Amino acid sequence: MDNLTISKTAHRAGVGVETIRFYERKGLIEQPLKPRDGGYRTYSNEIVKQIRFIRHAQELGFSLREIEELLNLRADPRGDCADVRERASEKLQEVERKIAHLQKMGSALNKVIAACPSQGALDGCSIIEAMENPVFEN
Amino acid sequence: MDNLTISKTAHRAGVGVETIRFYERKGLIEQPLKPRDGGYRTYSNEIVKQIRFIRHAQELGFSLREIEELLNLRADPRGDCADVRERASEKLQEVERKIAHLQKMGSALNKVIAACPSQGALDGCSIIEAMENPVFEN
DNA sequence: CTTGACTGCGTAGCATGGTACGGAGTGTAT
DNA sequence: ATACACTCCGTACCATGCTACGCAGTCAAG
Repeated sequence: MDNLTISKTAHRAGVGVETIRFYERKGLIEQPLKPRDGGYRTYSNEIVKQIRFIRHAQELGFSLREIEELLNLRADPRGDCADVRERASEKLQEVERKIAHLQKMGSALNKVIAACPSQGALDGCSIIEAMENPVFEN
Repeated sequence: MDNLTISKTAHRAGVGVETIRFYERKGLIEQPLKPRDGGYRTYSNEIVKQIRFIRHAQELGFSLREIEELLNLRADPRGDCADVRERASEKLQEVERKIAHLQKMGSALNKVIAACPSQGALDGCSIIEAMENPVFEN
C-alpha cells in the first residue's frame, strides 16, 4: 500500500501522471528520492492524500498558489486553525464578488436579449447596438 | 477627427497602444495600411468604435474569440439579428452555469467555515479535514 | 538641426493549470 | 532474452488577454 509507482499514485489520486510531475515542479508535493540502488521513485499513500487535498481545495476555489500556502499551514505543527479559517473567509468573499460580477453580466445580457427584435437585419439589432455603447450604466 | 495616430486612438478608446496592436495581431481589428509616402499609419474613428465594441462585449462575458465572430456578424450585410441573439442567449446560459458553480463553492465554504472552531491547533481543524475529503457529496 | 517623443515590428514574457513529446533507462512477463 | 510497458527528465506547447522590450525609423518643437 505504500510503495507506489507514479502511475499507481496517479490512478489512486484520480489524476494523470503528468499532473503529479507538474505539482512536483510547482513545489506542491515533494518528489520522493530516487532509491540509491537505482530504479524508480516510490510514492507513499501520504502523497495520494495530499494530491486529493489539492483537488478538494481546488473545488473550493483555491488556486494552486493558495493551496501551496494551505499545505504549508497544514504541515506546520504551530499552524493555527484561525489562519486557515481566515483564508477560507477571504475565499468566500472572493467567490461572492465573482458571483455578483457574473450576476451583473447576466442581467445586462438579459436586458439586451429582451430588447432584441429576434429577427431581421442587423442595423436595428439592439444587441449590437448595446455593445456599441457602454454596457453598464455608471 | 479621423487621422489618428495609434496612441491617440488608444487614448480615445480607453485602451493601451499595445492592446490595439494585440487586437490587430488577433485579427479583431484591421491594421490600417501604411501611407505609400511613408510615415505612420492613421486610424479612423470607426476603429475607435470597434475597440469600444470589443470592450463592451467583454464586459458582457464574451471572449475575444467570440467577439471576433460577433464582429464578423456585425460587418456582414446579410447578418441576422437572430444569430446575435442566439449567441447572447448561449452566453447567458454560460454565465448562469458559472454562477451556479460558484454558489456551490460558496456554500461548501460556508459549511466548512461554520464548522471551524476558529482557534487552536490544526489537527482538529474542520476546514483542513474537509479538504482531506471530497468537498461535494455526490 | 538636434532632442525627445512617438511609431513600427518582431519577439518574449506574465499568470493559470495543466498536457504532450522524445529519448534513454528500467522493470516485468512470457 | 526479448518485447512491451512504464519511468525519468527536460522541454515545449495549449488557451486567454495582455504587457514589455529593443531597435530603427519618423515627426514635431524649439
